[in-house]
Amino acid sequence: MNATIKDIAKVAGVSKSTVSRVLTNSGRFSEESKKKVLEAAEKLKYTKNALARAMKTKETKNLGLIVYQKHKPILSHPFYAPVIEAIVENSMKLGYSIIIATDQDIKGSSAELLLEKRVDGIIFASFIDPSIIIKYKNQRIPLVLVNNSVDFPGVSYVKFNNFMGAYEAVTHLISKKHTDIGFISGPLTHRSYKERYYGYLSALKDNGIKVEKKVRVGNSTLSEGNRLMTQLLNSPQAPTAVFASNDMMAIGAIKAIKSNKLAIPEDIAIIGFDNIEHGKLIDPSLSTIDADKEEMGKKAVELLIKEINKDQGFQRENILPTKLIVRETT
Amino acid sequence: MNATIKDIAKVAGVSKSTVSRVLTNSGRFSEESKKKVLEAAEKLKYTKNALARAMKTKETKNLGLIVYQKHKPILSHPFYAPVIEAIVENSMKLGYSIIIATDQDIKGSSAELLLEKRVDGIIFASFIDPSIIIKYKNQRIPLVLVNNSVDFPGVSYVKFNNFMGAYEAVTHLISKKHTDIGFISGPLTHRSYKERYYGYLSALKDNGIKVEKKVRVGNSTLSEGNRLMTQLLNSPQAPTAVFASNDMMAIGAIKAIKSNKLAIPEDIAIIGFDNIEHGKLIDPSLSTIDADKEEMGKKAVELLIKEINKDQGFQRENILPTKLIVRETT
DNA sequence: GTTAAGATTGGGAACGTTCCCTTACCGATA
DNA sequence: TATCGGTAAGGGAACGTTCCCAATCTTAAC
Repeated sequence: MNATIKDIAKVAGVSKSTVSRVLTNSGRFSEESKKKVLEAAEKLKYTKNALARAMKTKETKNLGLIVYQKHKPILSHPFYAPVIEAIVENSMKLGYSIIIATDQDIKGSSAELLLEKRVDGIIFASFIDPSIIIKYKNQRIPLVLVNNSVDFPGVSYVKFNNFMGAYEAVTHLISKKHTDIGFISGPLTHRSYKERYYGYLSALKDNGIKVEKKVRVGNSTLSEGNRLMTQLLNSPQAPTAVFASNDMMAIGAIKAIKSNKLAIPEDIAIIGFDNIEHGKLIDPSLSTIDADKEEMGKKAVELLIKEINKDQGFQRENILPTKLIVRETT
Repeated sequence: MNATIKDIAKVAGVSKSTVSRVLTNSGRFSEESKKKVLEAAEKLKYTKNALARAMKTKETKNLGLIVYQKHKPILSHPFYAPVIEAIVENSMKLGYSIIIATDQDIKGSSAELLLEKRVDGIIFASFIDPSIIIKYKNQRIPLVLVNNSVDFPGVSYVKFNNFMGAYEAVTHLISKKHTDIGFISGPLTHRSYKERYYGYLSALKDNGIKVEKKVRVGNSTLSEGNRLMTQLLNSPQAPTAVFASNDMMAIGAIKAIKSNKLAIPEDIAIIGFDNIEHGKLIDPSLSTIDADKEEMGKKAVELLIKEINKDQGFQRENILPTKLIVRETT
């Protein structure tokens, strides 16, 4: 069906070794052989067989990308989507393709599937149980964590400086004369949120503000942000400002504030985290902490490929800086 | 390094044929052999080699997904992201993995790359030149178009009923007593937009409304929507209602209307198309035509797999219905 | 004219499977 | 006891490459 190197050899009147050399541009061969081989390849509409090549060389030039959270893919998640896009784009630029895996495959885990497909490395862009990491680290497959980290030596990751970002967000609120600041967050079992919580706490403490029970935790969705904000508004003393641990929750919170007929930022100021696209669109536009999602994706790919190439002495732990974005909600 | 079927054979004391039979659960083998093989596999931490298998069976169980527009990936595009998510999810459910390709790879086209990787089929989720389609159709690789179509026999596709959706949107505007209706659109070279344009025209005509020059065409971005709407507002007689050929442009248009201090929908009503997530978030929330993106992704995968399996007599052309969603902008 | 170095080429094993074909085995029937 | 049918298991080629090693051919130096 598909022409092979052997067919080319026959047409060009050389050996398949020579064809291979020409096609991979390795070893030595004469200009004449090159010409004959290239012509024959053209004539036969030859398409390289990456499978056969991978079989011999033991590298597929494919990278696995695991993206799901609670058995739901997060490809269209406003925070993850740009990260994933950057991962795909930068992989291709560096000569690797991405095989996406959620945990929806018929049998077994997605990581197992990727291992069978012999990917050269795996990027985990989902909340993941440390025990799984250790399992795959033992498989000696290069892997990198995105927007997450784990205390296990030799596991590369790239995440944001959640602590400092949160600290800066809350400090910004304080600079706007707020002293009564609430916190709405996704699950503190996720490291990012916990770090943001600590940043919130520290900023209050460093500014001599007593920490009160104005913290509400739930899952990290918009509707949950709405629900938690409503709770806060209905509590004895509602805060005058709120830091939400991500933009989706902040937007939910804004909805809650609006439906309570309170003015933003006059009655209640609000700031989020992540700087997702939606924040610019809504009215009032959302102040937030920018996290460079493209950079995160790019860095993740670079890290993984260094790992694959067994580069020495690169930085395994990558913590990207954040930036305060002031818009209309503060 | 990795254990092979041969290693298992040695440990289990059977031939590699028997191991293969047990592992693929094909042919006949005794319970005893099965037990020995499974135990050996467990002991050696055997992981199947999908490459070797694909090499023999000539199917990789991988599907290619091409997603870009004007050399930019569109993974995080608010319309395409949910489609892609559905594609990935449904592929995995049916036992296929997705290899994503943008045109960012170092050399050659993304489709060429996928062909080298021997994917079992390709999904094109981008605007694509018909000549390319024909080229790949000649390669006899199964392919399906998403949100697009081409007049070439045997090319499967799934798209929305753009004409009827647009017709319904404009009819809705007319039912709100509008007779002066503008149209803001992405490039009419893209089939979807052209069909939406025809739907707009037909609705006007069928309601006896004279078609005036209130059509503005540009690229399909938010900022372009803003720009085109501003143009329309500054023209001699601004329309009292606008149909935007996609939600992003509609949102841009809303920004323009707001910054001109006009009220929505009192001064100007607006309706979009696609029903992307953002439309619910903005204020006022956007009336639109719902297009079921999950269904589109699901259908695309089903179509492709039917094609791969050489199923007979399935519907190659799939046109999904749309639904009017009335929110605050109309 | 012989020799040797260096460039070019070819042969063939190997990568890890699948699957066709044969052989071995076992109990039953004639 | 010889033959048969049927099940179970093994041997080996093939999939399309890469790459080591050996063979051949040039060319130039002596």
